[in-house]
Amino acid sequence: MKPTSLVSEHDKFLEDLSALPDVNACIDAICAYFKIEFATYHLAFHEGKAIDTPYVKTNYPSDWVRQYLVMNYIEIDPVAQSGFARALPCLWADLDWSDPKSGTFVEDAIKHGVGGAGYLIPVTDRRRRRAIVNFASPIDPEKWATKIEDIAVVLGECAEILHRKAILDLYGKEDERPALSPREIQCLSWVAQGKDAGAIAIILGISEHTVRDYCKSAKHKLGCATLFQAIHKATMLRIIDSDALD
Amino acid sequence: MKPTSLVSEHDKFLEDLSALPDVNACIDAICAYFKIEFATYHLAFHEGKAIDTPYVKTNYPSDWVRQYLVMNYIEIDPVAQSGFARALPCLWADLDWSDPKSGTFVEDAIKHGVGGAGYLIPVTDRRRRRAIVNFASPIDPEKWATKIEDIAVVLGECAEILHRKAILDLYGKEDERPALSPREIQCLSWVAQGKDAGAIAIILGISEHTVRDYCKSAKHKLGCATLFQAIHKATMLRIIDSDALD
DNA sequence: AACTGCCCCCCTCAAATTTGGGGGGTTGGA
DNA sequence: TCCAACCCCCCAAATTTGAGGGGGGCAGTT
Repeated sequence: MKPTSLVSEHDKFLEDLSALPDVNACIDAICAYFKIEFATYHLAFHEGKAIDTPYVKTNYPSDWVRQYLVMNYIEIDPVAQSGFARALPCLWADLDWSDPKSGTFVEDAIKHGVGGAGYLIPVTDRRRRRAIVNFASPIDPEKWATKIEDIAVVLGECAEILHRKAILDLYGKEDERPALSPREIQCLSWVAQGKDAGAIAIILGISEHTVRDYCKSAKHKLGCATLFQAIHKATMLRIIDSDALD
Repeated sequence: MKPTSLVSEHDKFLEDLSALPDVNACIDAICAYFKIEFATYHLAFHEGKAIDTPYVKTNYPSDWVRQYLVMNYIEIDPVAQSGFARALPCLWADLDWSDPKSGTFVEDAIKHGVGGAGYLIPVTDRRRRRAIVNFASPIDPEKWATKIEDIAVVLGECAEILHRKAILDLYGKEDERPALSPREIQCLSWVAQGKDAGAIAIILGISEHTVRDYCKSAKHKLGCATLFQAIHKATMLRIIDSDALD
């Protein structure tokens, strides 16, 4: 397998894709090009708002989108649940569907005509934003697997492009979200868990001074007057959370 | 007008409503009883999750629900925007529809067959959770206004019941969300804005000691080891935010 | 090859602030 | 009556803050 050659085979397409105006257009283009039924882009959060609104772009049929929302299926959908937790793409078939709740979810999906095979691509950018991109078709999982194998790398590129388009759509040209270093995020996260500098130093195996220094620089990067404000802001921006601890 | 007599007129209905198993059943029952086309319950946030998921229960048609989600209409829908900001119920007609964005939103709503008159009821509970309940019908706004006038109080009760059902659905019997006092929330919010105790004392017109005491008790109520952790937790639970400042 | 920026890591010191523990009190609602 | 919210105070110990000072390494640019 030569990923690079596979990509270059579709270079022209990716270029065209990047030129499209919005996420919806990209979704349609990808589906048409690869002859895939459904594609969805789903950004985990939409920071700083008082009202939770997922940023979702999809070409799934209305009935299913409505049902998914109203039934709060995101809570039990293994694709979404593990998609936002894992780092590497995978076939839906390779996920864990053993939970009985997944069963009712799948039944309902089939009832809505959207059962079948799928491919999940998690996206994480340098600013700790998380999204998932899903491709799905109502075809035989075996055939789907071989089809995907050939284009997995290109689909990965497509996912990146979708994400960039979404961020552009949401925040415009300049993306002001501060990029903290991994250590800064770790220290801030531990502080938010109620640990003091001494404890964090032991946990991370570094000096207490260094822990303080990371908190300081994180505070400055976030443009905050106090560390309290930095914790608040970083929490709202979802830069720190319990799984950033280690 | 005698609100109490109006309520008692529908006492039996409200009792039956409380006995229903879930939010969806309540929505259907309310619509049937009052001959209203559409009803929606929308909880602003769904705390502590890494993925933003609105808690929405509605009997709106699928096409419209999908469109609303995919177009991110929540951002421009005056009903949702002012609903989560205001405290008192009002007719949709009395909202501010002057923004040109509202125009395209309304057009699209009409295209989806859901234009018409509506009544918005904001819900805020003691634990600072916010929700909106909306009732809508494709009838003449004048007629709608007189119809609502008669049942406004009962609809308010219905909204309360819907909210209780939703909270029960989400968190089960015991609702562990800590209830901070208004002063505690204020102090915590100001701390999260980067103010120190001295500045907050001046802002709120109380002693510096008192500010500290509020932070202390808030920290204890939230079950946190440090104030940093309290700020983090309160931010995640959406107990503190910029409009809790005054 | 030099430079710049960032990440990573460590340290000092004095001043300011927070913490945890106590002690008061009033008021209004269940 | 009790409880919670609201308000005020003290103190010693611990901690954080702000301002400096170091160091090495890696990646991209000029």
